[in-house]
Amino acid sequence: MASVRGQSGEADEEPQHDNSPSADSVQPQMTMHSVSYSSMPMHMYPFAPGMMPNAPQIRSKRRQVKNACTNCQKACKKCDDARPCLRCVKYGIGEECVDSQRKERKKGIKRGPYKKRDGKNNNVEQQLDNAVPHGMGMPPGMPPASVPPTMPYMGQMGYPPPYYGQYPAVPPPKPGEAPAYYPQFYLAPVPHPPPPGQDGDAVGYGQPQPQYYPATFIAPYAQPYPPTYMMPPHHRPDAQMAMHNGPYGYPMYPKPPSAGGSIGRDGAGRVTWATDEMTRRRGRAREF
DNA sequence: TACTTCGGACGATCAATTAT
DNA sequence: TAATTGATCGTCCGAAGTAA
Repeated sequence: MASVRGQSGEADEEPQHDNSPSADSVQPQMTMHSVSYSSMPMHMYPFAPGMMPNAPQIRSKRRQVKNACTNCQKACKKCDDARPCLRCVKYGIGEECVDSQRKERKKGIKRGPYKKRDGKNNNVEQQLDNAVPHGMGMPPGMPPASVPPTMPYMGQMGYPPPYYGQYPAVPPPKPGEAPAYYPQFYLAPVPHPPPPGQDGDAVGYGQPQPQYYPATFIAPYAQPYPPTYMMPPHHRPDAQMAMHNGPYGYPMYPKPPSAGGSIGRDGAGRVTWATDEMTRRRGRAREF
């Protein structure tokens, strides 16, 4: 397992996306420039399309579930927190959708000496200040510590700060402290439903998921149905039910046999279906 | 064209270490 | 004791390969 260290961020609780291109993914209808910002929900997009034509494309953080189900883990595909997860539901193996077991972390590993925290070139403020791209620095008097690591400074957009629902409002500065600098958002992505076909795994990272409507200035995409996993169990289609149109108006599962796989019945007479891949992989555990 | 496979980039976690 | 660092481990993106 390769391991290239990334910057650990705080554990934010909302999905994050970017618009990285993918052959498998469907791009949102609206071009979005997302940036990573530690205090910013990653599905927020602080700049409108074209507002920063010369700005480098900065990839937002990838949101991961805390614990993928065993099926998604084996397939190295995106999982979600629901059980059964969307992917398992889609493939009709919701009953097999269980959390994977995590290995216990090794203890007693000795480490070398840590970098000294001497306040010179080792303090966060200095590093952040250095990280501000040339020509996009903070205005004089703006405390560097309040600069989001990858958030270049731009002037206020001229709109009131929006309220994001599940996110707390920006806290007022305490006496004696410099106010934190928060970007002003004025535009939200309008999620676009993914197309039928593909397994939808590419949704995420580059794709806003339709259940999140964070912003205030653009009417959100109207969802004709709740996401499948939000339906009450007796309404939620699964492998035992005939498939109707999915939450976005197109069938989600099961895949047709031509996709590779088989439809059958289990011992209890329930309809089952699995791709060849699933059948193969059920016996193949990744080595951890 | 659709689907599968899998290498590796990236994120999350938490024990070890250092500062207060 | 709190804060910080950094290694480990898990997730899942996305390119390449394969099948229909």
